[in-house]
Amino acid sequence: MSVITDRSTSDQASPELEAYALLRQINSMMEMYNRYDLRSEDLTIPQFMILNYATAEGVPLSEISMRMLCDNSNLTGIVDRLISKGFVERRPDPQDRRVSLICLTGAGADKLRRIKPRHHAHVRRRMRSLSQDQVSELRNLLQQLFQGLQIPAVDDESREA
Amino acid sequence: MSVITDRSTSDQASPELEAYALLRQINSMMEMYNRYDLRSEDLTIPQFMILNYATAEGVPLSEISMRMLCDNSNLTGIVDRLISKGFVERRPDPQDRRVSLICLTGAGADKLRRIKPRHHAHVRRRMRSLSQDQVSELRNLLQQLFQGLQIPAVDDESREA
DNA sequence: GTGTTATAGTTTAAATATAAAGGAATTATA
DNA sequence: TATAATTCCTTTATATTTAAACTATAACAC
Repeated sequence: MSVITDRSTSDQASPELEAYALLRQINSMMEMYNRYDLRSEDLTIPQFMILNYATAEGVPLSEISMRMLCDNSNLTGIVDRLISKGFVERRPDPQDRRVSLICLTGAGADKLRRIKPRHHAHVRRRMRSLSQDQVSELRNLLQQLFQGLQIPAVDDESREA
Repeated sequence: MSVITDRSTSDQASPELEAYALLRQINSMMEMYNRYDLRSEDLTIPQFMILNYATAEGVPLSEISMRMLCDNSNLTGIVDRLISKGFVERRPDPQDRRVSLICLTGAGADKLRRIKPRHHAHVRRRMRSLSQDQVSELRNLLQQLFQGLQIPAVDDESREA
């Protein structure tokens, strides 16, 4: 292998790296659009996500953080801001006094009812460059990739260290 | 359409939304792994990204921020930290005195040489749940989606407001 | 029961991201 | 050339993220 092709080998050019680079870029662009959409509603992306996971009956904070793939400590401040805006409440769980339940208020439910359908329509519209079949195919591939990521594949680690 | 299916319609369940949710989750997982990998090298993800874009001759900060799909103001502090670690330098552009060139130092190049191949190997390994053909297919779909996102599709906006 | 361990949530400090404003230098235009 | 508009970068304030330490509660072992 020549010196010239060597560079491109170590640098980029594998389908895996290209796919991953694209995935990151798409995620960035979608976040930019989402942020812009939510801005007029005075909500940030993580605030909107918590609203989506909260229910009137209340959901444990750690359940939300698990679904959002983040740490509990992230959510404390975000929930504080949502409380100050009147969209959620904190209630202690009578079953387990360590747990605090995040409860969607009436105002929060109203807000969500207004924003969510539009958000979903936006997401669908922004993927219109793919046909229905292509979207399904993409979903299937991402599903498979996601499942494969669940098990960190501890083997082969030594081969590369 | 019944009330019961109505909920799932407005809530989730379209291939587009499922695909986007998976894309976000995959991105999160990959970031977690990348962060963990870089931790032992005392680098954060954005620091590593800047190192990858910097060259010995120097690259304008705004060129890096454009490629990273972020604002210039993000990079000021990150570059400061990379400078204090000795991996890059700021040099004024003689052609345009507004521009500050981000230059990779010898130490930065060494660091990169050591980390980058391993990082790429990790990314490839983490996508092993897909076959070579599937990876290529995924890359093509993401490529098409990414290109479609470039043009924000201003039309049809009114139809959903 | 007592000690150990695990879990739920918060707090803190450091790093990053966003939005807005500002300073310096360049470019466009009259 | 004088002025306006633009570009490049930094600074500021606020929000978020990460990692680590900490409190309170629960579960478990003996």
